[in-house]
Amino acid sequence: MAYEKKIPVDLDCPLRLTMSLIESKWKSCILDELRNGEPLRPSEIHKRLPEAAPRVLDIQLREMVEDGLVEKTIFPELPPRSEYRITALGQSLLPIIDRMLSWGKQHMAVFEKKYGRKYSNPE
Amino acid sequence: MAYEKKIPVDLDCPLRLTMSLIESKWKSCILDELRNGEPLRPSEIHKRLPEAAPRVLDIQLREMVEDGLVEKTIFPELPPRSEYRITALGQSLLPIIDRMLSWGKQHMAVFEKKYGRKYSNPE
DNA sequence: TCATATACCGAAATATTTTTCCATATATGG
DNA sequence: CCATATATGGAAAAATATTTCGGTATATGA
Repeated sequence: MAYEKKIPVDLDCPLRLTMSLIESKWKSCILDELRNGEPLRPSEIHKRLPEAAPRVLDIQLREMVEDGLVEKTIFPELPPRSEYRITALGQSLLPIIDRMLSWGKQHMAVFEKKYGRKYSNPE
Repeated sequence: MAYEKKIPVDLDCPLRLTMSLIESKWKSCILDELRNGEPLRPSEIHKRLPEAAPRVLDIQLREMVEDGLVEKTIFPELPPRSEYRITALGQSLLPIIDRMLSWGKQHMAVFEKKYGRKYSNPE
């Protein structure tokens, strides 16, 4: 996030502005999960990103709502229900996400060789 | 960086792999400064990114060398001299940087209105 | 009755990143 | 002789981010 910090983000630097919106641990992944426009419940997002602690998703989703990347609908039901849906602003970031995704796929092998596999296929 | 941490980066997620290489505070800016292929001395990089503490540039440049995004030449002179130059791998990230740059320019006004100017043109 | 699922949030513990300060060695210019 | 510039890095402080744990409230189904 770009504010309420002791050391504020330099909003005049376009690069750092953009980075500040997506650099937190799971924000880019969340955008990717919401990419098709279908709204998802928090529990569903957690299912799709099982390594993310639910508390972090909660925090990062709230920040993304504040930044206008995602919008939230709360249904006044019990047990509680809510949904997050990507906004037009959020979608405008998808080309960036796409390029990062394809760069990552293309170069993954090199970095796995370099630094070792971390999670999947432990043998 | 993607290693030597208690909580390792998931190198199997292409998005998080790519992010891990550029998400530190000044890495994307450094790549942008080195984009044209001309080597720069650390002191020159610091002149172009005056808000970055030299110590951070030092650390982040070392990590970028480790990741193969940048290469370093040390000249055995006194006073010491060294140069950093972007590699082909580093250049392959420039399309991502470019998109972040243009996204940032395009949307800057909204975020300045939203969160207030932070550094330049204080009035 | 009891475990489960639901969304969310406070609080504290950890982990990570960035900042600040100091130190190295030596050439140059005042 | 002394300040300055140079590249780098140790160490500690400060800032920020993430993780973990527990608690709210209520419906559902075993």
